[in-house]
Amino acid sequence: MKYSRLFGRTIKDVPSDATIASHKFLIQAGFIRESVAGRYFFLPLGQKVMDKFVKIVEEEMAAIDAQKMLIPILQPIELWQETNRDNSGGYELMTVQDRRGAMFTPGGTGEEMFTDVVRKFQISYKDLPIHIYQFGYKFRDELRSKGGLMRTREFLMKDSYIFTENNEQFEIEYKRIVDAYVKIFKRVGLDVEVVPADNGYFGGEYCHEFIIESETGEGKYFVSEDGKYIAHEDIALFKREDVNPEDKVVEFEIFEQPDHVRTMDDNVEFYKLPASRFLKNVVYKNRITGKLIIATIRGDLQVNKNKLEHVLDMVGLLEDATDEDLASFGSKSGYVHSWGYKDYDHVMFVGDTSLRTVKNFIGGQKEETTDSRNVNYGRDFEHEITADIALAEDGFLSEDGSKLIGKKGIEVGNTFNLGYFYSDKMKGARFTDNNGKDEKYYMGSFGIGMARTIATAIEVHNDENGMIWPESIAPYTVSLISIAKSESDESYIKAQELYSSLTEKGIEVLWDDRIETRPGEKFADADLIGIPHRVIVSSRSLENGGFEYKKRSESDSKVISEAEVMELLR
RNA sequence: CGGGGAGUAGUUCAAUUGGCUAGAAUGUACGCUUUGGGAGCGUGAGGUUGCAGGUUCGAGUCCUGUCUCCCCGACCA
Repeated sequence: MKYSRLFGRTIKDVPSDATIASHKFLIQAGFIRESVAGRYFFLPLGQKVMDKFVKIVEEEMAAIDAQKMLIPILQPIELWQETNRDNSGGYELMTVQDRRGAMFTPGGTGEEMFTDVVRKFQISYKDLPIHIYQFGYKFRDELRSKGGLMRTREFLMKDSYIFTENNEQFEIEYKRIVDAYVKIFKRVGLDVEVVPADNGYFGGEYCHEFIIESETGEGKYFVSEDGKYIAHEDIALFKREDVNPEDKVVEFEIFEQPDHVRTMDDNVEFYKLPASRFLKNVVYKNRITGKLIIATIRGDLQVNKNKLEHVLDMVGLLEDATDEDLASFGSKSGYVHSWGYKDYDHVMFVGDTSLRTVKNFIGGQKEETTDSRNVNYGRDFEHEITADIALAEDGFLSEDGSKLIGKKGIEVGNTFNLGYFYSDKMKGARFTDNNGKDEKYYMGSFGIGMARTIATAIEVHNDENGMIWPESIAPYTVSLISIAKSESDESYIKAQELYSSLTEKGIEVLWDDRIETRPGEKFADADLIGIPHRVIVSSRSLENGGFEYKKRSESDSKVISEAEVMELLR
């Protein structure tokens, strides 16, 4: 490709809202351009990268016997009603209606569609496992897109679905796919961590997120110091140690408390005791049923809403309670009790297991000027549900006692063990087993965010001058720069010859053939675009015996012959 | 959806208490000069100041409404 003919040039000024490296450089170098918020054009250079990444994914998918296909973009809403996902927390689901009144969703994900296509066939156990996938545009009605390609409202995803006989067969397939994913990311220069995570409204048994550690990441996860435990923040387990095992359990009492003691900080300050000695209540509301949930937890811990939702089987349904909600059972912010409210059917309690680690809590029944102390869980109050509903934090201990280290990362892919979630709900999602009986599929779904992965590769591989593409997904292999005054200059002709012979060999070259552009600008552009190999042809290089060669990632250059160039890039 | 900020040339930004023909840089077109790290000079094109009302002799500037975008949070394969 001659740079002079390329659509999508580099620009000097980049929109000031581009804060992260990948966003800034991809725009500046002419790989992408924003259409409206969260929707991007892929320009020719960006598309080249995408094409190469797609090819890598295809290769690795083929290697594990996955078959590529394509589903319609608009999915009938009836399918989503079948699995009850049309309103189960699928906040980002968009809908469109055609002239006949039929409702569709531009697919945010494809479980229903893929299950639907499979049930259109007579499937025998001999046909299993089935692994089918697509590269499909995903539409998510994100309230807020951000970070360039990191979080967009529509994006290309590789999504896979497997249909297996049973859990045993599933596990074998699952492992093959996890291994393939690790390989895929490795091939684009990314070391991925496979992190157990929350399966949200996808349902099913367990899932993993594929995370690249990065400061720009949105996802938080924990790794134990001994390296034996790793988990996403949403589900991370930790050890709750006894806070005051030496203390004697004493009698419950209600006592006067100055009314300036309101918050947890006030408590710590006033009583000169650690936050862990106090009771904390956090109130949530089920946004469908209106049920209010009071989560009771040790004062030093935070409630993990994801865990709570799973405990209550209200995935995606909880939101913060409002002042009106608190008033509905005669309470107010800062004065929610840890027990009682028996007259209110719409109120329920859930306790964290940490409640058992403290003797003689303070709190739990705060009125304007009184509170209670020496409160003991199990003696003075006890909830119907006691479960792990707490958020892990940096420095907490894993269950086997190793310190947890919090890390930030970018989620580039995920794998879900869906179990029978979809085959239970979708009528006819059955195969015939070896006894001739109908059986449900044991399913899984697997995704890779294509554009996000590309952006992540840049987050990991860049310097102050621009991007540094891994060779596997670089838009071109070689950046050829000719420094010439006219097309009849020797340097221009030599560049032309080299361009032809490299191209003939199938090596992709981006030749900066511009005559009127000064060398400095060409170098700056080449750095920005980040093609891994650079060859310069100029009168100076020719005097020195050939072509000046340099890697994008290195600062030293050397002059080599055409034969050596061909050898290096072969 | 809550809090904050911003909409002026392709882009980045100016425009004083409401006051002259809305400016500059950069980019772009043309000409000259120049050719190893975003050079220099000159000439030109490029604007319904997001949109709709209102106040005023006069509105980019003040008021009302509305739309869009950005940041923080909430939400979130």
